[in-house]
Order: sequence, then structure tokens, then C-alpha cells
Amino acid sequence: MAATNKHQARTEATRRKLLEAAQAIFARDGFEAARIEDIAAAVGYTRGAFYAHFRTKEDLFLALLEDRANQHMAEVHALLETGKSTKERLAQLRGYYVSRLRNKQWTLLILEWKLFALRHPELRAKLAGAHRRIRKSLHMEALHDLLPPQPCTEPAQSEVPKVILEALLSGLVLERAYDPTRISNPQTAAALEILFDFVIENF
Amino acid sequence: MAATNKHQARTEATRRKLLEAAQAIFARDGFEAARIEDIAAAVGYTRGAFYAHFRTKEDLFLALLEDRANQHMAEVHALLETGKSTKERLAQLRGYYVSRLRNKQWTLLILEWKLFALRHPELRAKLAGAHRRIRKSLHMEALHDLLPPQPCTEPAQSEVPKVILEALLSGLVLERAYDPTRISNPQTAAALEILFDFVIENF
Amino acid sequence: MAATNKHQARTEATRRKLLEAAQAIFARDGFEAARIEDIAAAVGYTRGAFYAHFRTKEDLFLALLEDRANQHMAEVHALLETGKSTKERLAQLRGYYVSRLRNKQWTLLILEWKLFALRHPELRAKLAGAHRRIRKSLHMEALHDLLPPQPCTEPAQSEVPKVILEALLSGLVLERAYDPTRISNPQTAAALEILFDFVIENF
Amino acid sequence: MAATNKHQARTEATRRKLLEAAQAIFARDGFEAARIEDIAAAVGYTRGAFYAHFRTKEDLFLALLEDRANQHMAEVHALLETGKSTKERLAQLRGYYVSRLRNKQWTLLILEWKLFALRHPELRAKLAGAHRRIRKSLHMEALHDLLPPQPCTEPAQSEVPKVILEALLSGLVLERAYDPTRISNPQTAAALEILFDFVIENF
DNA sequence: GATGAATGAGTGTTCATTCAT
DNA sequence: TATGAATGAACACTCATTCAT
Repeated sequence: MAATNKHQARTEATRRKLLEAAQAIFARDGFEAARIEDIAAAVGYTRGAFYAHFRTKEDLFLALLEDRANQHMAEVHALLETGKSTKERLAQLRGYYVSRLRNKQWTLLILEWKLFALRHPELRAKLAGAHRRIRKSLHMEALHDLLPPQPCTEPAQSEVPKVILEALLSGLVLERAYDPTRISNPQTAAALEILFDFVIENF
Repeated sequence: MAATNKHQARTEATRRKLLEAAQAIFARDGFEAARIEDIAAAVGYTRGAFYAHFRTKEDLFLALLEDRANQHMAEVHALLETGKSTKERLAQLRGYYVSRLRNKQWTLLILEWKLFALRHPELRAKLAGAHRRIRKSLHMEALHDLLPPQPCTEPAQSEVPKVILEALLSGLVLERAYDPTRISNPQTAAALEILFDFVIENF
Repeated sequence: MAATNKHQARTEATRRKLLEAAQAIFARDGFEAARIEDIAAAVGYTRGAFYAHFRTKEDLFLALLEDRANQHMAEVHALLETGKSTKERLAQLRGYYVSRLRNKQWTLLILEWKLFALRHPELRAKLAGAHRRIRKSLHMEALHDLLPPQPCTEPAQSEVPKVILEALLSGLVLERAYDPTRISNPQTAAALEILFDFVIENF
Repeated sequence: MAATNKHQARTEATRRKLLEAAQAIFARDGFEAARIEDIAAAVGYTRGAFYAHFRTKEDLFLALLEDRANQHMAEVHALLETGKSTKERLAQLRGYYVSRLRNKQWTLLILEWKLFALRHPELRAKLAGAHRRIRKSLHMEALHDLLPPQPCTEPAQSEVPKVILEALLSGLVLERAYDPTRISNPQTAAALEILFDFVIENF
């Protein structure tokens, strides 16, 4: 039993290492250009080890997104639980939102994910699960509860601010990665703060 | 001479057809997954014909961006020349900006281009020319002259609104392509209009 | 008629130019790596012009060898006709033999030709004509008549000195092309002279 | 450990098989016309397997030459160690030299190698290592020590006999491959023996 | 669980050749 | 005769995936 646990622990550790490496490689090279071998080698394994943990490259990609989505969701929930008032929680959410600017890899991964989904509609069904979770993690489901009820709007309406904020974030992260000289980090953060407030109030 | 002209015309026509097909295929599949054969076949040619017009796949990708960038630049310039006052021109620019929402392919191509540049830093130098033109076409250089002079800001500052608007547009186009059910076209257009005004005034 | 002659002359001139270029390119790149386009471009034509004069690349290669073989045969014959005695003619032949050291292209072409024949036995029949002429040009048929009659030897025997001298020449030309620092031109020429005499006398 | 050794053994065995096949195919078809697939198939593998052992076709070609060069060097050294006197060793070297006549593949490979080097001067630097070894294996370095000291000659002079003998051998092997009817094997061997002695004494 | 040899499908690219002009 | 656009077969090389150990 103890042995089994040790085995399990080791297995789990390898899996985690592979996921970690995958995040870096997928963000760096994109899904298509990423090589299984690079991912395995990055944590000191060979291709074979990879296939002991994941069925295919696609599989890894999805597992990675699911894993990270769960993680991010947990972070947001933890964050909001410490907030005492709606106002405070909104401020925390804002802080979290702006801080995501620093996590280039995660943002690029989401970009890759969207492009992937866009280009493999036949996998939509299979992707549905991860899909929803990533949605949740991305879109700050929480936001919904924090906003003043808008009586006359359909529920779909409430997606608008989330989509806007997300689009903004991902676009800015990409721009900074693509050409860091055009807009500085503080400038970007400041802009995000202002726009966060504006969007929350006006959409 | 006549023969030469005919040849030239034919060459040019084929080249244009290939570029047209390339836009569709690159936007649909992304740079990595796009197959030369698909591009050629889309306009009724074989792979070999392709290579009479472009040296490599990369070459085609860059030529395509350059071509489209020139085209978009021309559009903006034509647009602004008809405007009588600054205010009118700004309105036109706004209209053009929102209308870009409908050109999914071009926006996805720019996304691909940025990812490509991000992932091939060794080509930055070679890419510089197309780079700059696309910049100009994207970033509405014109915007600069239309804004009220902001005495205390460095020139770099003026990039901020352009970057924001661009990020927003590309993010929203991607989101709509990825999941068209979340936010409708009118919603997106309306949001873009509001945010255009807000950004112009506040950055 | 005059026009026809002019046409013919022009055609012939183009053909000669192509052959000239072919010699340089085939010698430089070898048969396999030589590109039709390079040959045509070297004399200011395009691929199409080439095909007005030769059916295939192989065709050109054979035509070239035949042409050069004829030329060399003519040279040897002219040379020997001026010689008054057997001794004198032998000395002339010797001089010609050593002088071939300077014609790197022709020697490399013969090498290519042999390798080609060796590797396309199915073409042997087709090659027979050029084959024989090149043989004659190479092997100094004349030599046979100059040597003292060797009563007891079969005719085949008389091939031996020719083969030896030819092998020597081609090997030395190749060596000098491959590494010019190892053996100097004068050294090579001197060696050839000595060996020519030795071979003539002893085989 | 055992596994590693087995893996290594298998790897080494496959590599050897591929080298063996490569020798046959390169000698048969020449570097340019040789197809990776043929080489792999000749020992029952697929193209992919080939690339697990060699980076490129060029790589294989160089590895092959290096490998064979080492082998031939070893043979010569072993041979000379059994000779008791200079005279005996010279006789052994002579025997070895003449026996090389029978190894058509190796001689054709050297020919290919020289043509390759001649036509890829940009690779000269990269080729330097194999270059030198092949030189040594070819040129019977040993010869140098066996010859009577020639007081007045520069060291470069000592290259002359080696170059001559080598040129002769390769030329004759090629001639026999190209047209086996012209000169018989015994004739060729006899000629080589006579010329070996002549060259040793006179250069 | 991990290795790494081997597979095999896939794709970019080259180039001899054809053909309408 | 000469052009050059287009063809299409060929081939080197890559890489996700499998499998015996």
C-alpha cells in the first residue's frame, strides 16, 4: 500500500513535471510546432515516458488547459472568499485581472487553445469539458454576481463585459510579447485598470 | 512585347489568385498547418506552380501580409481624404475600425503574423519591412494627427490608444470565431463603438 | 535560301553555345547535380530554348561528349599528320598527352561519362556510338600504329598501355582538382612524361 | 545496464548494417543518385530508421568514408607489423596495393568522395577530419618510411609517388568497371606490380 | 514507469519536362 | 526559335506514435 502510494506519487510527480514543461513549450512554440520530444527532454525524460502519461499530443494539450483552468479557478475563488464586501471583492478581482498581465504563458496558451478549437470544430464535442472549465476560469464567473443586477438585460448580455475584458487582456499580452518597446508594462497595467472600471460600469 | 505583357498579366493573375487562396487557408489553418498543396489546389494549380511564384511558404506568408497591409493602408488614406473636418475624419476612422470586425480573415492573419514574429525572432530583421507596413495599416497612424495634442506626453504615449484598440478588435474577432454564441455581432459592434470613443478621449 | 542559311547558322550557334556552357556546368557539378536552367542561363537563354535543341538532359550530355570526342580526335589526327617519322609522331603524341593535363573540364567530363555509363548499363546500347568515338579520342588509337609490332601478343594486349596512360591522366587531373597543394603542375607534367615513356616501352 | 548494453548493441548493429548497405548503394549509384530509401530497404529498414542513426545523407556519406578509412588504415598497419625487413614490408605493401584492385566499391567510393569534396568546397572545413584519415588510408603513409631517404628533395616531393600510384589504381578500377572487356584482371594486376616497382624506384 | 529503436505518413521543395504563345 | 508558366514525379527530412525490452 505504501509502495503503491509511492508509485502513485512518483507517477503524479512525473505527470506534473511534464505538464509544467508542456506549458512552457506550447506557449513558446504553439501547438503545431511544439515537439513531444522537447517537452519530455525539458524535464529529463524521453519520448517514451511521455506516452506513459498521455495518449497523444492533443491529449496533453487538453489536460494542460484543464489543469491550469482548475488552478486559476481555485485562485479566483480563494481570492473572493477573503473579500468582505461586494466592493472589496470587485477590487480584488480587478487586481487579479491586472496581475494576469504578468502571466504571459497562460495567456498565450489560451490564445493557442482558442485557435485550436476554432480549427478543429470536429473536436468541439470532445473538448466540451475542458472548454467549460476554461471558460469559467477565464471569464470570472464571479463577476456576474458582483455586478448590480441589470433588470432589463437578458442573461447573455452579462457575457459582454467578460468577453471585452478578456479580449483586451489577451490582445495586450500578445502585443507586449510581440513588440515590448511599444507599450511599457506600467502603461499597460494602468490602461487595464482604467478599462476594467469603465467596462464594469458601462456594460 | 505583347507576348511579354500577356505573360506578365498571366503571372500577375496567378500570383493574385494564390495570394487570395493563401489568405483563406492561412486564416483557416494557421501558418504551420497550412499546406502549400491546399493553397495551390484552391485555385486549380499544383504545388509546382506555387513555387514559380514564391520561394517558400514563409515567403508567401510575408508577401501576403505585405500585400494586404498595403491595401488596408490605402483604404484608410482614401477614407480620410474625404473627411472635411477633424471631427468628421475621426468619425470615419471609427466607422472603419468597427467595420474591421467583419473581416475575420485579415484579423486572424494579423494574429498569425504576430505569433509568427514572436516565435521566429531570428527573422525579425528580414521581417522589418513588412513589419512596419503592417504596423502602419493596423495602427491607424492617422489617429495620431486627429487627436488633440497632448502637450505633456512623450510620443511613445500616443501608441497606447492604438495598441488598446487593436488588442480589443483582435481579441473580439477571435472570440466570435471561437464561440459565436457568446456575443452577437451587434453587441460586439456596439461595444467597439463605445470603447473607441472612450479610448480616444481618455488615452 | 539565304534566310534559311541564316536561320541554320543561328540555330547552330545557339546549339554550340549551349554545348559550351554544358561542358562547364557538367564538369563543375556532375551529371546528376547539373541543372538545365543553369546551363541555359549561362548563355543567356531560358529552359525552353534548351529544349528546342536537345530532347533531354541525357541527350545533351551525350551530344556534348560526342562533339568533344570528335574535336579531340581531329586534334590528334592533325597533330600526327605533321610528324615526319614514327619517332617524331610519338614525341608529338607524348606532348599532346601531357598537355591534356591542362584541360581539367574535358578530363572530368570523361570521368562523369564513365561513371554514367557504369551506372546506366541499360543505356549501353544507345550509348554505343558516342562510346566508340570517345574511346577513339581518348585512347589514342594512333598509338597502336606507332608502337613496334609485338608479334606474339593478341590485339587486346595493345589496349593495356592506353588504358594505363588514360587511368593515370584522369587520376592525376582529379587529384589536382581535389587538392592542388599536394602535387604541383610541373611535378605532375614531369611524372607524366616519364611514365609515358616507360609505359610505351614496357607494355 | 543490461538493457542499455543491449540497446547499444542493437544500435551499433543497425548502424553497421546501414553503413554496409550505404557502401554498396553509394558505390553503385553515386552520392547524388543514391536514395536513402534504397539504403534503408537494403537492410530491411524504413527511411525513418535511417534518420535515427544519421542526421543527413551527407552525414552518412562522411561517416562511411571515415569508417572505411579507419578500417583500411588498420589493415595496412597490421600488415606492416608482420614484416621483418624494409624489403619485406615493401613487398607486403605492394601486395596490398595490388589487392586493392579487387575492392571495386572502396575505390569507387573514394572517387565519389573526391568529386564530392571538389564540388562542395564550402564543406572542406567540416570535412577536414575524415579528409585526413582517408588521406592516410589511401596514401600509404607507411610508404614514406620505407623509401630510401632522398636527401635533396623537399618533403612535398614524397607525395608524388603516392599520388601517382593512387591515380593509377583508381583509374584502372574505374576502367575495369566501365568496360571489363578491355583489360583483364590479370593484365591489370601485372601492370600494377610493374608500375609499383617503377614508381617506387624512380620518384 | 521508462527507454529508445523503428515505423510510416506527411510535407516542403526541386527540377526535368511539356506546351501554349 | 524562344519564352516561361505549369506539371508532376521524386526525394530528403520530420515527427507523432508504437512496441519490445
